[in-house]
Amino acid sequence: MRKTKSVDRDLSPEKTAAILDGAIQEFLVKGYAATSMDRVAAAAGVSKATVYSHFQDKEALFTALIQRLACQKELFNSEKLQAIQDDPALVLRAFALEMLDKIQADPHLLTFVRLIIGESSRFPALARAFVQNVEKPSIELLTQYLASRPELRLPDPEVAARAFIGTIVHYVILKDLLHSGDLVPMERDRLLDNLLHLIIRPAS
Amino acid sequence: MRKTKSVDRDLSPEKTAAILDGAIQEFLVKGYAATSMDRVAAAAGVSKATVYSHFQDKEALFTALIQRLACQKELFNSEKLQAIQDDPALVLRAFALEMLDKIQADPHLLTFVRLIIGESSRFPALARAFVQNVEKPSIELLTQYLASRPELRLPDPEVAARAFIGTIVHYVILKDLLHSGDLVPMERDRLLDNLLHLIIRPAS
DNA sequence: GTCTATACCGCGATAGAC
DNA sequence: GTCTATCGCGGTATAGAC
Repeated sequence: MRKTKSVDRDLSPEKTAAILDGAIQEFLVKGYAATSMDRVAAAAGVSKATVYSHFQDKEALFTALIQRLACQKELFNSEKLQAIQDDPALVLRAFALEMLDKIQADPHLLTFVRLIIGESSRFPALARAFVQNVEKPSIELLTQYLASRPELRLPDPEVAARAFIGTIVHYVILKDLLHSGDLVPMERDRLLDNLLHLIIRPAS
Repeated sequence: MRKTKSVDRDLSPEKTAAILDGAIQEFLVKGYAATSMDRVAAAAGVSKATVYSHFQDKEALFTALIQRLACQKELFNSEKLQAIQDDPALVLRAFALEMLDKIQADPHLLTFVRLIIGESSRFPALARAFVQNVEKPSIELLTQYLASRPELRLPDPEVAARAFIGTIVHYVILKDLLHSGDLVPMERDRLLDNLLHLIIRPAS
């Protein structure tokens, strides 16, 4: 009776990890509907029956996988913001560059976002987990920083934070997610420089 | 020899329209992989063989459908911006409200964007068509307007336009697309008011 | 606990009647 | 030009050996 309702108890944890690792590849590349449990099993190096002994069905496997990824993907570590507290321009630039670099460095990240958005109708709980673990901390972190700098004279730090993040996210969506950077060209540094000028304005 | 390579010539155009209409429902709701040609045929009220006589295969039907939708969905008509040229604050607010209203009014629009993003890996050409027909005109229209108002003293009108649009798009993505408005709450009017203050700043 | 083998269904695409 | 009927394949999920 010590068992929880989780299916994973009393099953080899290494197989569970192998299945999840295999499932990452398949689901991220193919999407939910186009991913077959046969290919997941093959990618994990186990039989299909083993997959079904660790996870109730395809939907449960997908949900467990996305929940795990949503917890792993954190766009920002608050340490960097604490490090250079002096110049807001440097902090904001570092904030944006870290975001852009994380996307460049982790090729899974874009695919993950694509999957979250694409399946957000059929799996709204996963979309919410993504916002809770990735978007919300980013917004709150930047909001708190901006609010801690009264010399910026921002009437609403949270709106400023959303504008800053929203601008960069929209830029990434057009350029990388939708593969259309050439259709609406914009240099990264030009965007960052002038975006900073919108937030950090000269004292009036 | 007057035939083009298009499959549609010499086939009843009304059936073609019926098939496309049926396909809209199925593809938008289920996504590409989970949509079956049987259901498309049923929704269109024709047989599956008829579908295949009008479109080469599933991929061709999907591509034709998305291309058509991408041309229909225009977020903005430039007339409204011309109408109230006086006060930039009114123009920008009208711009944002029209965008938000269009999303509220057309329930297909969000689903369409979800599909475009979700399939942007497997159908990059469709993602590019979406940017070309929907995003690009919006950015260019707002950029031109902002550039035509030198009294705003914007160092880079295009970056300002992207910040404005990006902020709103990001807001809609969190609230409506990802169903997470309650996780990161923000009143619409509060966002708009303070976003305007970032663009239209008091003369320094 | 993990495997092989299989049941059962629905998929995309086509052949042939009319 | 559109239909009905069907083919062949690959899907999810499970039963039973070990």
